[in-house]
Amino acid sequence: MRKAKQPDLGTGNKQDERSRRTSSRILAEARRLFAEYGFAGVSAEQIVATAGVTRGALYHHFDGKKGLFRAVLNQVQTEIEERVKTAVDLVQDPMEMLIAGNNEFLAACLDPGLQRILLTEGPAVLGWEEWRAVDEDHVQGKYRAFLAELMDNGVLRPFPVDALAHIISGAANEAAFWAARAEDPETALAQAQITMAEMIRSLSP
Amino acid sequence: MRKAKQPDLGTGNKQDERSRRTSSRILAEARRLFAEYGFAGVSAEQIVATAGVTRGALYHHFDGKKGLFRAVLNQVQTEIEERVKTAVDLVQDPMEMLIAGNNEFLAACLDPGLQRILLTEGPAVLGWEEWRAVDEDHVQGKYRAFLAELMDNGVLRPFPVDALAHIISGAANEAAFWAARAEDPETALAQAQITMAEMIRSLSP
DNA sequence: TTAGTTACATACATACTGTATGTATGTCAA
DNA sequence: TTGACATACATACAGTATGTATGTAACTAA
Repeated sequence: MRKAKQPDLGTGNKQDERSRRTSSRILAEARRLFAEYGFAGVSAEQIVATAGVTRGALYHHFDGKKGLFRAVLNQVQTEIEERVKTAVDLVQDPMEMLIAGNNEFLAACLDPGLQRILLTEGPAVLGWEEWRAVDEDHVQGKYRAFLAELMDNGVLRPFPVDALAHIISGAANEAAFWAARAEDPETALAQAQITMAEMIRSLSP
Repeated sequence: MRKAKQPDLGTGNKQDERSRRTSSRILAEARRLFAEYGFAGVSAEQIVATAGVTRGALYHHFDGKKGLFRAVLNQVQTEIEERVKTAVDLVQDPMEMLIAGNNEFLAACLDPGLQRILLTEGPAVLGWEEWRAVDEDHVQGKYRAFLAELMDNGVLRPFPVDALAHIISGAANEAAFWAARAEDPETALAQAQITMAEMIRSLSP
């Protein structure tokens, strides 16, 4: 596994260039294959083969197959984090920010591959605790803080903030699963968004 | 795998007796070990060894390791179904039935082992679709029908019933995860129950 | 009593993971 | 510029897992 003393970024270094290309190609193929076949459904060999290298490269850059999955999950989470952040920043009203963020999350999770990596395989491969910890670093942490703020400001009635945060995010996760499998995902998505929005609004004082 | 023409139940038959004992011991050990280590964390060999047989018996009675997991999941689901049913039958008011069922489900899922099998491993091992199908047969199906009835009777405002069913059950699933890991699971459970109850009540017209 | 079935055990082929080791290439200081 | 060291992989190997094919003893039914 890579354990460089220097961050090895940005330098025109020839080895670093090669490193980044190789590891990002492995990461990209892993994401594709995990999304389609799941963690247990692809072998490390398949991943590196499509990336044009051998398993030696995988073990050099990542902490085994599981470490590779972790990296993929982090990439997915980062993308979602940015999408949600962008959507939230477009509105001003606090309650509407909550709803906009939720809507965007649901829309992002309509992609079955992303959904599988993030919601289905994630908890099983890493264990719920570690999965939640990753989520906490990306969206859940800020989300919880925002909920607390809204309660302080009287935008939401007082609730146990941890409980409420998990309840809402769990609702969104499952709604995303359902919508993605529905006959008409776009319509289902809209229904999920509207229903959740109404539920969230009904939490105001 | 067992494919008896006759249901092979109840008869004082000596072979059936042996069969049932063996398969139920395998099932019991599988449940214990899956609950503690997860599907990928135990080998079929470990399971049958603690059950005092060999893998031959497993493949005779179940459709491989995955089939064994399916059987375990069905057992767990059946137990939950009964618990929820019992709790719901204790109350009369429709809205309170909904809440009592939800409360009981949350309480049942406080057990980390049950939770792991049902909520973490289930979707990953069987895939979300098959997992949902199993759930549908046990609780989700009746739950959805009940929700629809409540809407017809004006106990709940009109919502897209599929969306709402998934939203609520997803919320409950994640709330159960959280409560089970909380410093004080009993307190967390109570908070989850109260919060969800308030959310559900706020869906009335 | 014997023919057939059931309930397993055993043996084997295959696949996957992780680790240890080899090697070519790149880097850097004297 | 050269030689020592580091990096980025590839290769080889050992251990473990799964599924399947086949063997066998016990049981059942005609």
